[in-house]
Amino acid sequence: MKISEKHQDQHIEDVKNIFSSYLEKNSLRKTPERYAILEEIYNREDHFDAEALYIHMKMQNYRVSRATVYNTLELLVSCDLVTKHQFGKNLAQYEKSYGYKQHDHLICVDCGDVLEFCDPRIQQIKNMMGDILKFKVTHHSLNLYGKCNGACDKTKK
Amino acid sequence: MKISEKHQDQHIEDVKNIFSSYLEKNSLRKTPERYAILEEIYNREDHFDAEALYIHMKMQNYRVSRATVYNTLELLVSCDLVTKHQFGKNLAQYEKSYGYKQHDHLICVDCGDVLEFCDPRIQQIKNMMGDILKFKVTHHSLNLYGKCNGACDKTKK
DNA sequence: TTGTGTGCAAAAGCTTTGCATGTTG
DNA sequence: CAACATGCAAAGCTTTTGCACACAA
Repeated sequence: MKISEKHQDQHIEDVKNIFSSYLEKNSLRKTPERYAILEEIYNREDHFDAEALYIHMKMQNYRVSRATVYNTLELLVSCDLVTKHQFGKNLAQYEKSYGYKQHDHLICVDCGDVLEFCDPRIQQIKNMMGDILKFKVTHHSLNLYGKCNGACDKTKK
Repeated sequence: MKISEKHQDQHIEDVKNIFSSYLEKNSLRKTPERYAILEEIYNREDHFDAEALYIHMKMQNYRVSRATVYNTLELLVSCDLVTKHQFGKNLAQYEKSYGYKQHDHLICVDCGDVLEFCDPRIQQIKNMMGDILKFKVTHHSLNLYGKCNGACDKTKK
């Protein structure tokens, strides 16, 4: 086993432990479906939508329903293991978020490709606006939209 | 007539002229429905969704269909007279955008209230990230989510 | 054992589409 | 008058809900 795989294993164990604590603390049940969905998400790369996750689990012959997928995604968002996005379309996109540093997104309006970037100024804006407007800012969403000029990987619909 | 009303009138004339130019330039027809929807939007304050706009026009006994409302909203977004938002829900929100300075939004997750704010740093981030990632950034969406601690106007659903 | 979670299918909610009709250029 | 826009209703898509059954605690 390669070191990178050991890291991966440790990583997923951490995540499962966090999820277990969350479930216990909220008196929720530890069902195999919930852990299967968590594992499926952490085995995926990039962004995905609920239907894609559901289809992929079905294709592996895992017996799961859309209702459970949506329900579990909501739980995972609540305990910060998954982040939910709306990239301008009427379709929620999700991504795993444990162990990744905070980042925002740059979306190509032509091909739908999503790039990530970090900028410390966004944190400053959050703090300042929270103070000024008397809000307790818990999270944010910053999406930049533009054209990649053919630099994107592919041309999606 | 008060001066503020004159301003308002001038304002809506500007907006209609912009829309007319846009329609001409794109060989689109100047239908009464399109202008009625534009006027309705510029008479409204704050943010609204497509259904609310449709209902409000119906209540005034204006004969218009949802299809036309959606179609026209898209045209108005294309010529920058209207801005479309997704405040975390699966329901598009719109607002008039001519003559208003660029701003972003702070949304209360409890009551749904929306506040607006401006910060020049967001423009800097757009410019810098566009350069670094070789994107031509055309627009953006920055939403801060948090709790108003009862300072919001009302507690919406 | 008890009540929460699940699967399934139907329903709900927003948006788009097809088609016949009306109207702009 | 020809092409495009409209109204209406139906269809499409994503997400939620209701209900009977399964299973975690």
